[in-house]
Amino acid sequence: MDYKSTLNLPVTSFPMKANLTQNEPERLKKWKKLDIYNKMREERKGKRLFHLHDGPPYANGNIHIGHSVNKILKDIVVKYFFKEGYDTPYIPGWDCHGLPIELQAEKSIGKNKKEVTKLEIRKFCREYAKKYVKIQSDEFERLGVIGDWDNPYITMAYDYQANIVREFANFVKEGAVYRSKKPVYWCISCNTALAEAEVEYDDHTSPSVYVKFPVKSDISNFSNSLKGKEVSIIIWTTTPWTLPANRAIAVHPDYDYVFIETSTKEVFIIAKDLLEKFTEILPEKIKIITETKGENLKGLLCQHPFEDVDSIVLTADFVTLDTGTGCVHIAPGHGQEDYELGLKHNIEVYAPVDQEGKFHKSVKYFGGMKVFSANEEIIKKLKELGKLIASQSITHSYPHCWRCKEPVIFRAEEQWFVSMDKTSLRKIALSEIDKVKWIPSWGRDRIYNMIEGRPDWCISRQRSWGVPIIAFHCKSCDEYILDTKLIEKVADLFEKEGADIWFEKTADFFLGDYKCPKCGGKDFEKEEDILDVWFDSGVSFSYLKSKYGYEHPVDMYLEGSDQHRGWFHSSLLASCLAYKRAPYKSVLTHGFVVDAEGRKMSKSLGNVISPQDIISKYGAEILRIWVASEDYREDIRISQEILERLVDSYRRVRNTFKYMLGVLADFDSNKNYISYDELSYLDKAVLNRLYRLDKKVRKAYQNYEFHTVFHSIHNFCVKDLSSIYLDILKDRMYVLSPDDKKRRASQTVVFEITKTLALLLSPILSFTCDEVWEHFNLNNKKDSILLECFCELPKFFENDDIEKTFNSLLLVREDVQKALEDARRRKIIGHSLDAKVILYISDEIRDVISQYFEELREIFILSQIEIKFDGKGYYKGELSGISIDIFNADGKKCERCWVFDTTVGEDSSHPTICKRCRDVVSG
RNA sequence: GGGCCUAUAGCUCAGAUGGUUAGAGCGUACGACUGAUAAUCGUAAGGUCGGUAGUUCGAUCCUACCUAGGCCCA
Repeated sequence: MDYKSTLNLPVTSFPMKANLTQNEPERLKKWKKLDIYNKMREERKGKRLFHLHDGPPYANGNIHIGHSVNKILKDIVVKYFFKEGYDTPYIPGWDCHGLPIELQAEKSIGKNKKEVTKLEIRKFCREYAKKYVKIQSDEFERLGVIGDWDNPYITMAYDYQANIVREFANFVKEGAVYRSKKPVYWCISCNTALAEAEVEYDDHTSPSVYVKFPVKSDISNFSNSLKGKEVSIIIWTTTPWTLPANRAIAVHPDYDYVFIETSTKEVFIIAKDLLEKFTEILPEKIKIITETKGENLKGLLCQHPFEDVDSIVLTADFVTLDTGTGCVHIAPGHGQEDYELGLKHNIEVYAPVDQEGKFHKSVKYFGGMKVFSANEEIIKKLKELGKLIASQSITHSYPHCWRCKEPVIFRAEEQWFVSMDKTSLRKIALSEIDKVKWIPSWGRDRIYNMIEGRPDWCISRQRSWGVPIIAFHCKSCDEYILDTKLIEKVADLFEKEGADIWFEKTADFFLGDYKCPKCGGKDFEKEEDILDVWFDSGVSFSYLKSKYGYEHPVDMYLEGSDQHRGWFHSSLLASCLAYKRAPYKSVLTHGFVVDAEGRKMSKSLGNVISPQDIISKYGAEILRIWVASEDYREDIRISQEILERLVDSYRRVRNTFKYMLGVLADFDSNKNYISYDELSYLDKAVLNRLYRLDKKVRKAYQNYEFHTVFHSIHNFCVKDLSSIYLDILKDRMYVLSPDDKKRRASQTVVFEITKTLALLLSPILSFTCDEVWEHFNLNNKKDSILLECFCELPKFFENDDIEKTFNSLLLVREDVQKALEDARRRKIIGHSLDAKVILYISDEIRDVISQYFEELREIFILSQIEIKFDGKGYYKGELSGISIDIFNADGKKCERCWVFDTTVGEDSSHPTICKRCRDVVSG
């Protein structure tokens, strides 16, 4: 007789092989057909809201691995909150304006930039951004991210542009916007401002000059021998043309500075550590008079070498000792550090250079000259005036324009700023920071320090692809008009026509018969600068509020840790300025993706791994597991090995599901569910474990510790299920008659486990859990697992006594397994069912064992077991009070259940099976 | 150079107000099974907890410095 056919072996159509790369697109189609996002919203209509505000990625290029981390984390958070019963709208967004796209436009249009109108560029940019919004949208959806992909927010949408302008009006209303000079990179041959990204470094030969700045202040207190002598601070520079704009000299407060006397009785002040180098260029012998710390030089006034102004000595930490004299020439109009130092000390930002690089007429000696050719003239003049110590030539790395390859200059231009302090913006922002929950908590310190130390926000850019700053310039009195009513009027226009209209029409179109409030003039020109793109995305909260009904503040922003300087920062400022509060209640940050060695990904290192490759090789599910298994708060590593390990983990989880679904093939929870009281100790022990797992996992989700979620569940699958419970269960599952209560009891437990695990994992393994759900026999099932809630397990599943005894029992089991392995080595047995075990135990373990006594043979997966309280076995367990003897099992092996039993052969009509099987088979 | 952060087995993660042999899973090796089978089970080997110095009776956990790396500035 074929006894195998009389067994209840697991049956399921759930395939072992996932075939993710092919099946994922099918499942995405299913979700799309279900209109899953809107279904989810309907499902939770009227429930508590959880607003995760998507930070807009830049609509340029395909998505990379960092995007995947970000969007998958958001998706997990959103799906988790949904599972906890929240209504979870998720509106994806894109950032569309800005330099990178504009540069693409210039590159593609190809013509000389001067011949292309702003409107042409803007048209190209719009098309370009639109194209990548679509591409990225598809790529994000492919990751299994559920959101309102049909209604995203796009910063170049007309109504979004209008929103930007309205928020700008709010800034103006608050009185925070002002105009001031600030140095920017400037190409004097292209006649344009350059962004940092447009500057490339290349070798350039510059003059290198040492210049005297005679000290005017009384410094006799440093040394008596200084009396009556001409004392000069010596500066070194490679840009003599910036000397007319010199307004200060910087020294390092902690460095030592020496006063040296030359043979001509002149005294020079320079940094002590650079003295040796300096004396090499001096022909004459020198002697040191005295020395002092830079700190003590602070405040000294010097005479400008040829202008009729003073130059004040300041201290600055950026002064170094690698070249020069340790005394740095400061021209706030022509250098970044110079500018910032000047701001701190209220020094004029003077940049007497026009757009073509010519000195203003007003500049003494050099008016009208081009700056680079003026270098030579300036050196000549210095020499003539006796202010030059030495002049050499130096080849160094210098910024060049990437378009025309000419050297660029740093030049102060009028810019628009948002003040950090005039309206207490800094103060409000800092106090709001402490009301926000920063995850991880150090995010608070990071952004706090940034806000605390940052200069005013420069919001203007001399560019085409963006939203214009709505201001007008009165030609007759040079006044700049910022009028909130006018700005709001323009916003209304933008809402209908888009911001292009600003560039299509002249000022009078917007102004009508507006008169300059200062001089009554009627001749205006439009401001041509556009807003910093951080302004665009920074005001997204207000757009989401008005268009999608988002709360303000929203529940969460979730981005990479670079956004403390970026979006978190600009959003905080925008919200605090206009609404006096932070735009978010919590901010979660993740780290950056790095390779196996912890190095960042870069083309030059050749260690880039793309999400597209992972998806086509393994499937998006593996990418999702990867995101969930790593601790994203730090750098997130990825490598081929990591991916392969994850594929292994995935298989294990999948197989566990497959097996459980197979076990449940003939289980109907309506008819066959066994009540808790009727379960065996083993069954209860596993439900207790399940309950604890559920609690732990839910807690981990709550703390956004997804790696704990995944690791815990994986561990549960491997240990509690595969190697313990499911292995033990085989005997009763296969052998007993289908309706045997003991069998149904265990199926009940497997049913609870399958349901719980599928739901718990579904925010992460959405594809696979949905597939499990389809194969799972449950009443009132929703169309997709994504529409379900977490299930609440009954409290009585948790049982501390059982937890304790079961843990002890497992320790005994380990000892038995070690003994069996020892017997296996000695060729006494192969399978554990070949064995009969005599277990010698002490009294302390007696109580533990007694609870499980009925099931002990099965729990240890043996044919026979005997417990003895006296004597000692051959094998000594690690647990104290345990020893074990292993023998060949008594009787013969039952052909049906494979357990050795003395009853095999008793019945001549079934001579090869045991009594237990005989009873089942003959009904 | 500054702000913030990280460094525990080949991989991913645990861990302890500082206190006896630092844990798990994966992977690896060896073995078992062939009724979870491109599966499953068992056993075992892997770590001077990045380095140095200090505080302490005692440090992987605290402090300082160093090294390597990440993000943001300069």
